[in-house]
Amino acid sequence: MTATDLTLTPVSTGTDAACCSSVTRTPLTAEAAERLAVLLKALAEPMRLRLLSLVAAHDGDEACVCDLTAPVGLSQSTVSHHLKVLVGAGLLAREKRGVWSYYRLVPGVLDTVADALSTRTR
Amino acid sequence: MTATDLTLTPVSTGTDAACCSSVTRTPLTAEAAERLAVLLKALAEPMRLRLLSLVAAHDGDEACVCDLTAPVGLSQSTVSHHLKVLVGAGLLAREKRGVWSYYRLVPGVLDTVADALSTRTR
DNA sequence: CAGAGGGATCGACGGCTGTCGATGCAAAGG
DNA sequence: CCTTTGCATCGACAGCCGTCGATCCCTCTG
Repeated sequence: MTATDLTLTPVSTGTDAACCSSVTRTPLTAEAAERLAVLLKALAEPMRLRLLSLVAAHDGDEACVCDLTAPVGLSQSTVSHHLKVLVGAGLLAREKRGVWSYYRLVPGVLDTVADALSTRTR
Repeated sequence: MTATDLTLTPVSTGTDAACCSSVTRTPLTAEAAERLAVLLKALAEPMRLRLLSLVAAHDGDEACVCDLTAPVGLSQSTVSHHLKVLVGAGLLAREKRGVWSYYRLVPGVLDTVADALSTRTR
């Protein structure tokens, strides 16, 4: 465990809509702010946004590390690290098949974050 | 200018919906990812989320620093710093009236971020 | 079984950032 | 004009984080 790891507090149930209350509806509690910030911290990194985007847009809605290294121009270890952060936040899911690790979006989590930020009533 | 400042690249037109393209629709360009990450970095901090939330929920939709210090339990200088980051990102607007600085949400920016993250078609 | 290849982990390093107390500054008020 | 008061800024410091090369692990293949 090196110093480069984020606090890997996995969002227990990725699709749990109760995870993040609305920012603008009512003042956030310290705990609610902490939970939402865990997700936002994972997202607040250009390379991680691009990786997330690449995974979402890839054929079959999944991608392995070897698909992602070249497009973002980072070393394999750095890509692996970013993916670990995204998995730890509950945004991506990893499935190992043979030698390859396939990553895919966890359904609903991005929308949960979007709903927490939106000022519109859904 | 100390090292504690984020890159204060103000989002030129706060309500410009063209600022942030969808993360999941198509692979983000490096530039688009950078722009969105500026906003997300400003948001990805529990105390800043709470400050944003307090401002949004305050009477008259605006608040001064003195209204915010006690609720979050931070020093005045730290609150001032966080507000500066939020203003720099284009999420809050500052208006000085007399001795007080009043902060309010910039309309539309949070929704722009929400739309960029959402996987739903609006 | 030995080798190859994909990927996770490690250790290191430089830069960033959240926090504070102290200080500066400008607008009211006596 | 001096004091108070609300805020911004400064300087410092500790902890966090993105990046890399090197290494290790595991799975498939010959």
